[in-house]
Amino acid sequence: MPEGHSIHRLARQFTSVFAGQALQVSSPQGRFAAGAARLDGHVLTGAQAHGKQLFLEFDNDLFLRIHLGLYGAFDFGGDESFRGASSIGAPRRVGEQEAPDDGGLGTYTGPPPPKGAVRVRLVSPHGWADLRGPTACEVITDEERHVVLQRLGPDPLQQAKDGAEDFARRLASRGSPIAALLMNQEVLAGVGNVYRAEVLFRQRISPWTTGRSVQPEQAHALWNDVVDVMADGVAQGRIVTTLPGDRSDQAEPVPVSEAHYVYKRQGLPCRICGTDIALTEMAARKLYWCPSCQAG
DNA sequence: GGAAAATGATTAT
DNA sequence: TAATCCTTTTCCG
Repeated sequence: MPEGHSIHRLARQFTSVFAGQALQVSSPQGRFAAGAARLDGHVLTGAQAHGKQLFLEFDNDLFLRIHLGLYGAFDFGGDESFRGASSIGAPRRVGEQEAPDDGGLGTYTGPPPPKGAVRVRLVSPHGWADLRGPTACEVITDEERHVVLQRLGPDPLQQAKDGAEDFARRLASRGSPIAALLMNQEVLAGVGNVYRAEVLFRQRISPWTTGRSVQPEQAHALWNDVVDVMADGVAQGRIVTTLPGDRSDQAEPVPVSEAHYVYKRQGLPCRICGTDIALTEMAARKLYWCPSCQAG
């Protein structure tokens, strides 16, 4: 998943290619036919992300709420205005796919026949977007949207002024291990399994440290690091958490094998100390960490 | 062809 | 904690 950085990229993509235009909304798969009918023909007035939630706003005061879950993803295609990434969401191969180069010949004539289980298809005069595999895809009102937002912690990608303090407060009020709290969207909105492991390593924090025992300065530093690393994820369209000096290969773009400190590196030597990276389950998800650098 | 895995979250036991 | 949902890709036979 699409962790928070992907959702913010989606909001940006929808704003740039669809905002201000009337969209044909359909559900080729059929499972979202009723919802699609309520939006069909309306103008997309905006797109916002909060954590892993994506809201598409239409001119009839309704919102399309989308949560990609583990394997949801959007595919895009169209004319030259669609020249960015063509796929955003669950990694199909590695990171996002670059748009196929049609030479900018203005050959776009319309969306292709839907392939597979397309829950929603959005079509403008300039291009299309297909959504597959989301956990949530529903039409809601503004009040319902606020109910969703109220349950979320601060989003490091939204730059709220009191984000760090808010995060520190939410951490300090709980006794669970920090590696579980970072995945809890009521504590911090947008972090998933990759960022939680990588950020804890970058800050050299033991995954079993309880939220309560995290010092305010440490919580602050952690927040700032999450902001940095996720903002970079938005810019790059992929998660790269290693510092250049900690990579054994300086190639650009950063090879997948050099992008992380601990995520999916169990049994491999820690980039800092050489200790084997460990793997455990926490909160029903795989947790990767360095037993030495992150000793409790 | 089938199973397993994948950057998630809710609900039930 | 376990079961469940959603879909595609990868790996194995």
